[in-house]
Amino acid sequence: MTAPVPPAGEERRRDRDRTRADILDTAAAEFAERGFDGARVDEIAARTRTTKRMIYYYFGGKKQLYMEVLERAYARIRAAEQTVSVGHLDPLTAIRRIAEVTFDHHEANPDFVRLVSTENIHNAEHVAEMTGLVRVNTPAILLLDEILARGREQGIFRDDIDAIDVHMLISGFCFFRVANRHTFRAIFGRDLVDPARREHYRKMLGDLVVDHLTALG
Amino acid sequence: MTAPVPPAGEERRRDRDRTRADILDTAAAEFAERGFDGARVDEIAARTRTTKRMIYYYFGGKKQLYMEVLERAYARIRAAEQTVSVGHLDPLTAIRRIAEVTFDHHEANPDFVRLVSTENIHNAEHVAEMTGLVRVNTPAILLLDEILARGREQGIFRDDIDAIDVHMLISGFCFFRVANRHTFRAIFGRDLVDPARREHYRKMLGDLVVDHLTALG
DNA sequence: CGTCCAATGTACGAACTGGTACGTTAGTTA
DNA sequence: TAACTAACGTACCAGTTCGTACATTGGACG
Repeated sequence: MTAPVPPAGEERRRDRDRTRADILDTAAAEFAERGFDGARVDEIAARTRTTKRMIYYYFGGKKQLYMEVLERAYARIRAAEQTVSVGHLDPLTAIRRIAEVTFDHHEANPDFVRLVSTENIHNAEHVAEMTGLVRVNTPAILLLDEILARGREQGIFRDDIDAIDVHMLISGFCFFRVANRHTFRAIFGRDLVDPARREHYRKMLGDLVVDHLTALG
Repeated sequence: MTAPVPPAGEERRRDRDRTRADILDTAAAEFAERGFDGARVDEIAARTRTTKRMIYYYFGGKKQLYMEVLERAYARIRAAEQTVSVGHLDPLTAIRRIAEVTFDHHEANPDFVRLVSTENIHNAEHVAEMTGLVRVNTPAILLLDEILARGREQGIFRDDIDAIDVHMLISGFCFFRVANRHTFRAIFGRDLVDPARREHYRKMLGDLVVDHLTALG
């Protein structure tokens, strides 16, 4: 009746949750590193504490494993966003804050960016099946929408740009900087993710959004 | 001595250039569609007028074929940019024009965008080997640099943003809109490439760049 | 302390995939 | 027209890769 009590400090030899999490973590790294087609099930298994058999036992196959990895990655990024409260801030500061949070999250989670890139190469066919993602992502849009409405009421924001457009603008900037840093560096000789330039781009994004929203439509 | 004269209207049965071009075109589509690891040499060959043997005869292997495809894709996009002359335009109009050209090219060449996404998943390891790309791409930066300099002389442009930053901003917007349209649509229900919204985003990009450059640094 | 099942490990196979060995032909040139 | 070479086609191979059949074991529970 009582839950099996694993000795503190030691790990249970057979632990469903632990094995699943181990596989998911490893698979996330492998899929992010090599994309869906480049990733190897055997390689994921080898990097794991367990064996390939367990991948099929718990997830069913490569595709399902990939989908769970992707779903978890989205859930995490949106959960991080949820922790920010900007309701008490004035619209300008609030928008800036949201831009900064998005900026920081992309920088801190390049694997997420790579997974999304991979998913787009596959025309988002897996994301399309994940109905829950829409619900998980709408809060971000609703929040932006509320801030934009307040700004427009105060007469400081233009009205020909909606919340989804602002989200696209912010995400696009952050995403490109991380996703395309390799080709950009190879071609233009500039590392967009160089820590020395981090503040410059963080400020640039905030300015960009504010300058545009407050300009005359 | 004279060049072999193919009968007008008919094609030579054996034609080095034609076969190479056929393979390159087909491979570009396949690599763009499925990425490097997802693309299949057999599939490329099957879509071609010729056979797999010719791929190895002319290109040596899958990787070299991919590199030639990528190099040609870059060469084409930059060549298109070269045709635009903005030297006679005032800085504001010139910047807008460049943004529009970039916007149009990304929209017209989604395969290029997909190839670059794929290349970034591979950490630009192939692009890094293609030394010629730097030379091909620098004119775009030089042009921007000249426009920015004129704008600053006239006192209408801020001076804390350089040509590479502006290029990143413009490319990022255009690239994200095309590259991430699938996940974006699945999650936010908006097709960023919907023709009905084309003018909106084209104008938004121009405004964005101008608003930011002309704002007080 | 015996039973039973979730959890795990080993070994293997069928299909795929990049690449090649070998033979053939079109077209040029002496 | 005979020889020669670039261009091409067929058949095949060796290594890889996803997935599974089968055997085993830890531990919960009566």
